[in-house]
Amino acid sequence: MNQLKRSPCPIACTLDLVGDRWTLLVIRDMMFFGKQRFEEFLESPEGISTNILANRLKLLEDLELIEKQPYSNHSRRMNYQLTEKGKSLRPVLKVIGIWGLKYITDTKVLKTNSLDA
Amino acid sequence: MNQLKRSPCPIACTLDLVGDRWTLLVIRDMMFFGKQRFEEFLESPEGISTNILANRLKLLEDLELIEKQPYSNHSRRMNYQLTEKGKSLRPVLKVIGIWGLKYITDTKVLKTNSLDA
DNA sequence: CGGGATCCGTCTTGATACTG
DNA sequence: CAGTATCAAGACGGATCCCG
Repeated sequence: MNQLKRSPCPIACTLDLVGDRWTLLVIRDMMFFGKQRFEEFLESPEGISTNILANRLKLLEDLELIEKQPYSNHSRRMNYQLTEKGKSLRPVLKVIGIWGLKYITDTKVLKTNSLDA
Repeated sequence: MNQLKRSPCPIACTLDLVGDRWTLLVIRDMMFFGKQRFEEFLESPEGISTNILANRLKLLEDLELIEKQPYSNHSRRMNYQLTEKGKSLRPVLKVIGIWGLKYITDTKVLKTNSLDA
């Protein structure tokens, strides 16, 4: 997402797409906490702001990692859901979480089974 | 590194430490390409600039993910090496690289065995 | 020459207020 | 509720300088 000078390195390219401060947290919210709506993401303790959230949701949609659907035909409520491609990031988030649990004190899994397969 | 409002989430905390545009690339250079000197990091195709590199090296030292030693007693040449804690990030970089290889076209491992255990 | 530090202009990010 | 507009703060890129 950040337009590094491109190299073919898969690590650099992946970080280029999702390696910023917020993107993976949005995916975490969807993947481990089942969040699907704009407001739910805003409630996370890290405190993403509305414009950043809107921007990241759009980027994730462009990357086809998430899909947006109207919640019903009556309201403006939107539903964001991970695509299969998005779900494929689970091992990435999982290993990041495992590292944090081991090397950063006072971290803990917030919800039972959050880091389960 | 970026002072998110703290949550105990291990994913958020880990991203807080190394989840920026450059930090993991420096670690990649050390881990997979064996780079150890300031100038070597500068040569990577992503093109980090000197002030950013100096900043990240210092942050990584503060986090005890790398160690800095004088190359010899005669010169100013410095040697940066991963600590055990730093090396523990290998699974993280590896899974990120594997994801990139699978989901981003035109990425490839740049050096034989780069993603090996 | 290698390893930075510093300054400065630009681009990106983010907090807040506001809108449909 | 789900965003957009605005504007300030911060991150970054590049040049330059500095020091051993």
